[in-house]
Amino acid sequence: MENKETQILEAAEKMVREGGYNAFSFREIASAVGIKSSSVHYHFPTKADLGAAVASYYTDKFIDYLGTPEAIIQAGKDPIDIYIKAFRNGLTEDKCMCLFGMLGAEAKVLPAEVSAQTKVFFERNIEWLTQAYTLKGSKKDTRSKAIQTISILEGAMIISNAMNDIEAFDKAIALLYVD
Amino acid sequence: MENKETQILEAAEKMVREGGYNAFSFREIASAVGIKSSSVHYHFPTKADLGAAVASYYTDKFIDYLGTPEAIIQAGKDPIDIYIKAFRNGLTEDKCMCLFGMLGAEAKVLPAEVSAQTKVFFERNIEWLTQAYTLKGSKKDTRSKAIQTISILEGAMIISNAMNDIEAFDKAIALLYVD
DNA sequence: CCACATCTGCCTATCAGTAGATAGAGCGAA
DNA sequence: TTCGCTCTATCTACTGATAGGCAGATGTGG
Repeated sequence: MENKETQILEAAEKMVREGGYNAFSFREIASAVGIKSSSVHYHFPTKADLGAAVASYYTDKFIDYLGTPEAIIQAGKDPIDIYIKAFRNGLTEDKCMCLFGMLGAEAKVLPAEVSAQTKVFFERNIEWLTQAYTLKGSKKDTRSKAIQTISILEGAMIISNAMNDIEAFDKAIALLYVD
Repeated sequence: MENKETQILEAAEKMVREGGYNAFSFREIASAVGIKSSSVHYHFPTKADLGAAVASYYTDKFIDYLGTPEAIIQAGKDPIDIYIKAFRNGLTEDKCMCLFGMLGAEAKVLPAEVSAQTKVFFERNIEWLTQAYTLKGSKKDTRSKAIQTISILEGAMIISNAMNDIEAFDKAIALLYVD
């Protein structure tokens, strides 16, 4: 089994993706991983620490899962398509929001460390997508295209989550396949 | 001054739009409108009641503000443009999320009445947009276009809120002006 | 190899603060 | 007097956080 620290991060990630930063407690996480809340504090002294750790854990995991745009193109695949599928996977497999769809919406009331990590996630994703569009041969405004892509994916997730209807996600992202 | 019930709804709306359903309390609302928390319970017995009331209050207010697509067209304006500007206004004037961008994300942990109202909001908005696209002369798949429009607007709001950058919103929605 | 010390990770117990919710009294207007 | 609205006072449950103890692993000097 993974170590406790990772278990804590995974449990927290799930809870935040379901209900946001205010929808998890040290006690819930503790009972989810089979320890006491004081032990969770041992690994992550404050809630803000844990929140920021979950955020950076998720960011790294997501970017690692994607791989680099170059590598994807070299493998003969379309990085934008891979990116879209990564989002769709999160929705269908974990059956909940992207962590940063949640945290982005809550940004105004998050501890500074957590909202800072939220910015980092989007900045890194925009960079990734910008590079992908550039490598695909888009001539101009690749950064705007990147922002549009991530916006529509996050928005599609919200609609689909709210309506409890995955079809809505697919209808929403159809725009990304028009060139 | 408005009556207390409306003041409560307005205060709750603001707090939910800033931090979500779990980020407001009866005490906070009470002190915002200058009464005691037990008096808030008098108007809205449970938190779920209040949440659902805020949701339906906001939905009505938003749809009323828009007017009907027919009326807009008859006034020589573009209903999609009006719709986009209504969203943008919410972001720039109130400086926070669309209420249902928040609630949609949190849907999984909301009381049943509240998540039901969340569905209603999106259903009504999709209907409005579908009608708008139909009236504008789109031949097919107007419902998908409607879902795409609302998705990109909600997504753009999240990005812009997370990055604390209104320009990101405008870049994200540029896609809606391409035909 | 042994004795002592330190470190790691968890525990129990407890804190002050806040959550949503309720009972019952007061008070002004109709 | 009754109704509408607000109050005080209180309840139980839960929040994040801290203090201090304890068992087992690890490490170090003799």
